[in-house]
Amino acid sequence: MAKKNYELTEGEWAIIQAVWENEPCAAPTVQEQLEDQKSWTYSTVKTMMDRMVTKGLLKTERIRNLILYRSAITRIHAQKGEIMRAVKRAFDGALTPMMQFLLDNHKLSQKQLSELEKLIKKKRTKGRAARKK
Amino acid sequence: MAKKNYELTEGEWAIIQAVWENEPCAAPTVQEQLEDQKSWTYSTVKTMMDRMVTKGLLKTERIRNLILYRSAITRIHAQKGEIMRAVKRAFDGALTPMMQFLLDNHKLSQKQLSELEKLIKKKRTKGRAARKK
DNA sequence: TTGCAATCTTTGCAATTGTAGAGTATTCTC
DNA sequence: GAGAATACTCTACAATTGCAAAGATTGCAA
Repeated sequence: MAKKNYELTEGEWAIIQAVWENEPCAAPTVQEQLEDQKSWTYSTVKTMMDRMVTKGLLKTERIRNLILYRSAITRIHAQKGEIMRAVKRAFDGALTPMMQFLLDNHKLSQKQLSELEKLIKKKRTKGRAARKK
Repeated sequence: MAKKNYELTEGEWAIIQAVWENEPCAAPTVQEQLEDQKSWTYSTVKTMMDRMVTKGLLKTERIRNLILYRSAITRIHAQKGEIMRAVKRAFDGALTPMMQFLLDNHKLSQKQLSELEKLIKKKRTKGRAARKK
């Protein structure tokens, strides 16, 4: 079970998010939900969804003459992929420099900063024995 | 001077990195430098570089019959673009959730954690009046 | 001046991505 | 059971990206 590194395109992100929100859902549903953001026709959405099935991003199940889609990867998975992509390309694969960059280049509010600090502290103390894969 | 959000492709990243390292440099130089990583022929590299000029990622200057390339955007710029891309797609544009995700989902060493903590602390105290650009 | 080496230019192709029209099948409704 | 509605299938097309061969230039060296 190779955990591939998925790199979704813009359009794929839009669609898979709609799918996550409606989980077992038909193509028209997705199209309707995206209608405001993107103004894609049904055809467009359906085509993309089918391509995503081929790529293993979605999977289907046919019920009579209706096709239900659900996601084949979790949001976490996809987010990880997106981040790995950035890290790999722009930071030579190294995570800490990327974090550092984030801290340096984006003005975070005091609140955000202290929130992060808290998180880190928790990680540090708790981290010790936790080796959950 | 609109600060566009550049989204480089895999190939473009490879090339612009080589350019950054050799700054005013000719296409053959870049090709040679990339030879190990990618095994692109000269043609390929040159084509890509020229396309990047069209897109405003590189710029050129002709000296007699030699064409010198240099980058048109800084590394910082490009990194920012790459990150924005990830944040926009996968985290709905919100930075802190992304950071949180990073902390949660990647096992950072104790050292890395404390390093980050230090950085944040510095940010917090120093941040106050600094509104540099 | 002839020829070779280095460089550039032109052209092209296949895969992916965004986009959709047009036609087909199934089902509901009167 | 005929038309309307719903959902699906098939086909296509332009732009971008990764890739490169073949031809045109230019400049140096013998």
